[in-house]
Amino acid sequence: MQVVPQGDWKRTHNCGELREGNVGAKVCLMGWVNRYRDHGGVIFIDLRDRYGLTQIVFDPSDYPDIFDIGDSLRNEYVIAIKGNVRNRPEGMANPKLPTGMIEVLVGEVKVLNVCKSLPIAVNEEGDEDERVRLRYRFLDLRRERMQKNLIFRSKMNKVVRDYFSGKDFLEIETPVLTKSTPEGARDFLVPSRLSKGSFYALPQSPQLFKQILMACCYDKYFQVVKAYRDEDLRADRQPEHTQIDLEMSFPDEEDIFSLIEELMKKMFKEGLDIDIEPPFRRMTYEEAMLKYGCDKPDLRYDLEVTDVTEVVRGSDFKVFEKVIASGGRIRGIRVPGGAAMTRKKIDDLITYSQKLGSTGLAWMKVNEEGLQSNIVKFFNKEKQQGFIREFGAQPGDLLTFVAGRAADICPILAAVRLEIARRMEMKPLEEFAFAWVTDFPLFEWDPTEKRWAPMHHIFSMPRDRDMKHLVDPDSDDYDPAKVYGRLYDLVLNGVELGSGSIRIHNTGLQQKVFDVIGIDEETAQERFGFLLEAFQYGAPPHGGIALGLDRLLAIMCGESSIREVIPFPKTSTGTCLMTGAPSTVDKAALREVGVKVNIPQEKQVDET
RNA sequence: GGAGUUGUGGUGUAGGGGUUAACACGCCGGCCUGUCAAGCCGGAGAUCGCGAGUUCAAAUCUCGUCAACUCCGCCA
Repeated sequence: MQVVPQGDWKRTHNCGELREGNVGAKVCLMGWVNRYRDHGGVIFIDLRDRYGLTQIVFDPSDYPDIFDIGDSLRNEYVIAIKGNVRNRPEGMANPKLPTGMIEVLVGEVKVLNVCKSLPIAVNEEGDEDERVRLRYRFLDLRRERMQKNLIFRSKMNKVVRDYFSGKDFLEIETPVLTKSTPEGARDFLVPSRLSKGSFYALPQSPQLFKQILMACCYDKYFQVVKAYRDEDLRADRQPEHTQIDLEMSFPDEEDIFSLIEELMKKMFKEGLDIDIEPPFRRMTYEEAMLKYGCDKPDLRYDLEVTDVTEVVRGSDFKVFEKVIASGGRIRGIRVPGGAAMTRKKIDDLITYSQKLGSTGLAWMKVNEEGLQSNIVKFFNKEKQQGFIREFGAQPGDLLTFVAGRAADICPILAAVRLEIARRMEMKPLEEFAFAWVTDFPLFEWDPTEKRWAPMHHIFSMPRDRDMKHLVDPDSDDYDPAKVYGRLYDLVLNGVELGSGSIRIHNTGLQQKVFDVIGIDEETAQERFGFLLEAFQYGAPPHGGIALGLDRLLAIMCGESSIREVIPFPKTSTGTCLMTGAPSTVDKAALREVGVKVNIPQEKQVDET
C-alpha cells in the first residue's frame, strides 16, 4: 500500500459535521477507517474522528481510477478524501448517525498511514481483560467509551476553572518537587543530583503551600492538581490522582459548603444536565457512625442502623447479655419487606456478616401476629414490642441484629447494610446522594503504638467548645478523645469525594496539637518550620477542602473504577502496562544521583 | 503482607486425564452495486501464563510461581 504525504490538503469539515445543508458542497475530510463494507461494486467506509462518523462512498462508475485504493483500505488506516456531499438514496438514510442523511462520494483519496491488524477492535466496545486494554491503551483510548470520558473530563475541568475564576479565586501552581508533607501516606521520593543523599518528595497534596498562600494574602486559591501517595492501589485509588484543591481566608464551614455545593450543581448541570438540590444533607461523624456504621454512608438507600441495646438489656438471650455486660452494643438493621427472604437467603447474609468478622447475625421476621424466629422466645412481650417500636417495624419486615463492641460492629453493619440493599435490589432514593459529614475526632488512640495519632491532618482547628480538653494537659478536663475538629468530608453515593477543614493559624495552638501526638518543638521546626514561621508573620484564619476529581468523574460517567476516567492509569502493582514504568535505570544515572540499589538478588528485575 | 476470582489462536469464550483442542468475532483470499454489527464461500492462525511434580499419558490433577482484577491491611 502506497502511503502518501498530506501535502497541501486541508480538512474543510470534521467527520461529525456534515448535514443535508451541505449537500452539493465539495469537501475534504480526514480520519480513520472505522469500518468498511465492500459490495464488490460499491464500497462504503465509515470515516471516523473524535467528532463522529461520516459515510464515504467509492463508486467505480463515477471514479474508476481510485477504486483500487478504496478496495485496499482496512480498519484504522488514516486517509484523506476530497469529494462531493450528496443525499443518500431514498430509504438509505441512517437515523442512528447525526450525519446519516448524507454521504460523501469520493473523488480523490490519499492514504496517509496504514495500520497493522488490530489486537483489540477500536470500532466496538470490547469486554477484554483490562490488562489487554492497558497494554494497548493507545488503541483503547480511540474507543467511544474512553473518548466520551476524556472529553467529559476536559469539559468538567473547564467548568471548574471558570467557576472559581468567576468567584475571584486565583489558580496558583505549587511545586511537584518538594519536601515531604505531613499526610499519613508514604512519600514518593526523588533523589537530588545537586544535593547527593537528599531527596525531594512528591506532594501528597499542596496542603502546606496553600496554607502559606493564605498567609501571603492570596485569600482565594484553587488548583486542579496531581497528588502522589505511595500506597497500595484500589479501584478508586491510584498512586497519582487529581484533586480540585482550594483554600480561603476568613471562611467558616458554611462558606466552604455553599461554595462546593454550587460547584457540584454546576458540574452536574453542565455535564449531565441533572439538577441536584443544595444544601446537601449534613450529619456529624458520630451520627454517621451510629446510623450507617461508617463515615461515608451511601445515602441512596433507605436503610438505617438502630441501636437496641437498652431494649435487649435484661433479656434471657445469653449471647446478647454477655456482649452488653462487657460494654458492647446490640445494633441492627430493619429490612423492609425482608420477611419474604428464604431461610437460605438469610443464611447467606449471616455467612456474609461472619466473613466480615461478626460472631453472627441474629434475625426476626415481623408478621401480623408479631415477631417470629428461633430467638424470639428469649425476649418477653415488652421487649418484643420494644424492638418493633425502636426499629419502626412493619409486618413483612426482617429485623437483623449484630452484637459486639461498637468499634467492631460498625464496619460490619456498614457492609451488611449495603449488601442488603444489593440483595434486595433496593431502589435508590435518588441517583446522586450527597452529604457533608462533619465534626470528626481530631485524635484516635493507637493501641499498638500506645499513643495518640492524628485521625485526619494535623492542621485542623479544634472546635471552640473542645479547647478545654486540649490546652492544658494538667487540667481535669484534658482528654484528646473528646477533641473534635472543624473537619468535613464530602460524600457522594458512599464514596469519600473530598476532605477539608478550618485550619489552625496560630503557632501556640498548633504546638498543643503536636504535643498530643508527640511531635516536640524541635521536630516540628525541622518538618514544617517554614509553615510555623510564616504563621508568625500575620497569618489569617483560613480553611479549605480538596476534592478527588477522578472519583467524582467516575461516578458522573457511571464507571466503577477511576481507571476509566484516567487516560494512562497504573495497575494494582503500580506499573503502567503500556510504557513498562517503573523500570530500572543505567548504573551511571544512579551514580549521578548518588543512589545505590540494594535489594536481594532474586528480587532484582531482569534488565533484558 | 493477607484473602478471593481469573489466565486456552489477535479478542471473547467452550472443553476438566487419551480430542485432529471446539465456537464466535477479528485477520487473509475470492464472490457480490446500497450497506451501515452488510452477506455468501474458502483459508491461515493455539506447544492451553510460566516451572516443577503425579501418571504409560496433563490444557485437564497437585504444588509453586508470575500477571490482572476485587477486597482486607495500608491510604487523614
